[in-house]
Amino acid sequence: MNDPTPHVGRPRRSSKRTLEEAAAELFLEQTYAGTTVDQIAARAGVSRNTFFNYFGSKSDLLWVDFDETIERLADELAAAGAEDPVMDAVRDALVRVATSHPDDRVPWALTQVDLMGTRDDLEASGLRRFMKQSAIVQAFVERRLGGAAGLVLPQAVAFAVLGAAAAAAGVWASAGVGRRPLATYVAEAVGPVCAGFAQAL
Amino acid sequence: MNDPTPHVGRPRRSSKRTLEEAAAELFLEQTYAGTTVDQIAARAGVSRNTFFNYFGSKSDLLWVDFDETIERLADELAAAGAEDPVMDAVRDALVRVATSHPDDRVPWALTQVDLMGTRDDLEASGLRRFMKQSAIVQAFVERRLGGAAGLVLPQAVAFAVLGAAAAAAGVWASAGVGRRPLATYVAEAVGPVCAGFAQAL
DNA sequence: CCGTTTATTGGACGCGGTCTAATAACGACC
DNA sequence: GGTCGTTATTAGACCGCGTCCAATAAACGG
Repeated sequence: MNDPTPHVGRPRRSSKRTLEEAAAELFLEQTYAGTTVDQIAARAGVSRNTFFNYFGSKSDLLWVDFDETIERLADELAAAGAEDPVMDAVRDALVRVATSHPDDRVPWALTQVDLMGTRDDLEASGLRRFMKQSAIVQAFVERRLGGAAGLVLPQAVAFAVLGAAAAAAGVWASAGVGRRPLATYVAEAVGPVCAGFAQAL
Repeated sequence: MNDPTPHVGRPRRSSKRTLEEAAAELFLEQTYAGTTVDQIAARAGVSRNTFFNYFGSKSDLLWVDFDETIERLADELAAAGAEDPVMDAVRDALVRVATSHPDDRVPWALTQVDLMGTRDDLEASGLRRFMKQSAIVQAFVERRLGGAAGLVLPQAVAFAVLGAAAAAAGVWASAGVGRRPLATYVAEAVGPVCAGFAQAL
């Protein structure tokens, strides 16, 4: 898909990982809200503008581990067998996505919630991701149900199911080292929602 | 609770309503993202700082009509009869809250979503409200369930139920003039979620 | 050595939001 | 009327995020 070496043009001096690590150190020292983009860039030995070449916004740093995982949802839904009931397909896709997430990668977004200051940016960036995935689930349900747009249920399914999944992720993240795998939390939370909608459809 | 006339100190020169109306005009002319706080304050004949005396942030303007409604959720939950099943109480409380919302008051947050520019601020402010109400629902469910029974479900109930309600509100808002009452959308969306969790509890 | 391509950089700008100190408009009290 | 306490408004400065643009640096192939 993308070559590791561009072969042309000036080589990159920095990398996403470098900036992530610099940010991680500063977040531990000063919390997320307490560190500026300038500080992150400075510690990474790079200009402030270069930071924005690698990350679209400061809050993207909160989701570095999670973004790759949630991007898989569309693929898992697309891979669902057409013979499965809709809600089963949605639930299984979410559980598979959760299974694919490495157990030791807990995004800052879910750990620094309780620490001071994070809330504003966190909630901004969080809902953006929520809405993006929600559109995918909604489209999937609408296609499977063959219904016209503007109906309540597909949108409700998307919001409710992802809400339950988000709750699961939050509990998983705050459960500490002794936590069970993320997928078990997700299954527990998403299962009842899907069962309820399966009855209603 | 609060006297209409403070009786003491300098009288207010402006009011929330004045600023709301100034903002509404500008939003129609320039969209939400295209208007600055300075412009709103200027049109209301008031200083920029005064705007922040009435609204905590620019994005609060997106929810002027909705904030009063969703603040009622805690009261409705508190008024729930102790003999009702938990999920019934949650669902009925949400439907009652939706019923209390005036039919002609559609918040900017739900109408200007599709218009250009709004998304960032909108999503930021939206999740803040979502989280606030979610904490209320979660506490209610935890109290009813007697606490320490696996932390996942109460949080999942809160997120899923409010997600469904948010979906209902979004569909209601975009349904145009011929829409049914908000409460019917909410009941349709929230019902299956509550039924599913009622089975699981 | 010369173009091309890409990464990096500095500088400026706009905007939202916070803070502080000063001032203005009221009622109450003497 | 004058003074005090209270509250609203205001100007001013400040910070940080995010965007934009023009300039430069580092690689490549010719």
